[in-house]
Amino acid sequence: MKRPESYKTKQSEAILSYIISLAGGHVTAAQIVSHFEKEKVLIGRTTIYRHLDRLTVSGKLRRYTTDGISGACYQYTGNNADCCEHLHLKCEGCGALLHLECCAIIDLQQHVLDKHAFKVNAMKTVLYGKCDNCLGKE
Amino acid sequence: MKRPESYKTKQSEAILSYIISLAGGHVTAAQIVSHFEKEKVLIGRTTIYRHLDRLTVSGKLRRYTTDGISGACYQYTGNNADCCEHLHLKCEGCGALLHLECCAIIDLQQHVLDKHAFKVNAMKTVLYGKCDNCLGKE
DNA sequence: TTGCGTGCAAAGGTTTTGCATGGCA
DNA sequence: TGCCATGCAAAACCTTTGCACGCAA
Repeated sequence: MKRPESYKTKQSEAILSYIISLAGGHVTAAQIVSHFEKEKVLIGRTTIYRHLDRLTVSGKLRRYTTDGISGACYQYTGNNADCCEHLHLKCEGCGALLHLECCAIIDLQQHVLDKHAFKVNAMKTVLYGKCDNCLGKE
Repeated sequence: MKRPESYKTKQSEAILSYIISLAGGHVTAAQIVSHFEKEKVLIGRTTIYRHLDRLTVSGKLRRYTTDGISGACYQYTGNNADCCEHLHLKCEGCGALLHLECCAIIDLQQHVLDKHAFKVNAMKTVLYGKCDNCLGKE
C-alpha cells in the first residue's frame, strides 16, 4: 500500500518555481498572491499559506519577520547544506539579504555556547543592520 | 499662546510605569491590556497602542518582532538607547527569549563592519538556537 | 479507489481609524 | 476655553480553520 507524503500539483510547482525565480530575494505571502492574480493563475490564498508553511518546515524556505514590513517574509534557501554555517545579513535600508560566510561566526557560536550555554542556529539567524550603500546615503 | 505637544494623563503614566517596572523585560500589547484588566484599571486597547507607538517614536521604547510570538514586542530602553546594545537569543525549543549582554557582540559588530562593510544593529537582531535546558532534552 | 490538495467562506488575532466625549493646561 | 487624549465600535490586515469537492498516484 503506497502512502505518499505529498502530491505534486500544479500549484505547488508554480509557487516554488516563482519563489526560486526571485533568486534569493525575500517574498511575502501577499506578493505571491498578487503575482498569481496578475498572471491570471487561480491559486487560493489558503493554498499559498499552506505551501509556504510546508516549505518552511521542510527547510527549503526560511521564514522571518521584519519590523516595517507587514507580515512574514520568506526566502528560498534550497537544500544546500552549505548554508548551515552562513549567517544572513538583512539591510534595513534597501531590504537586501546578504550571505555572510566567515570564520568569525564560528567564534561567536563557540563563545555563546561556552559562556552562555546557548547553541546558535546560524541557518535561522538574521543580523539586521545597514549595508555599505545605505550607510553611504546617510 | 501655549501649545503643549502632549498632555500628562493617568493613562500615559500608568502605561509607562508598568513597562518600566518590568525592568528591561519585553512586553506585548496584549500583555499590557490584560495587566490593566486584572488591575481593574480601565485603559482602552486603542490608548495602549497609541502610547506604545508614541514611546517608540520618541525613543523610550524599542519595538521588535520575533517568529513564534504573535504581535510586536516592546522593551524599555530609557533615553540612553545607545548604551544598551545587546542581542537577543530565542530558543527554538521552549520559545524563551533571553538577553545576551556581552562584549563579544562588540567584536562581531566590529568585524562585520571592517571586513564586510555592514553595520549590525544589535538591538534588532535575534539569534535563534537552543537553550541549555532544551539541549539537555535531546 | 484513497486520501491529500484545493478553494471558498468564515473565524481568529493584532493593529488602526472614525467619532463623540472626557480631561489637562 | 482650546485641544489633545480617551474609549468604544468598526474596519483593515494577516493568517488559520472547517468543509465539500477535485485530483494525483
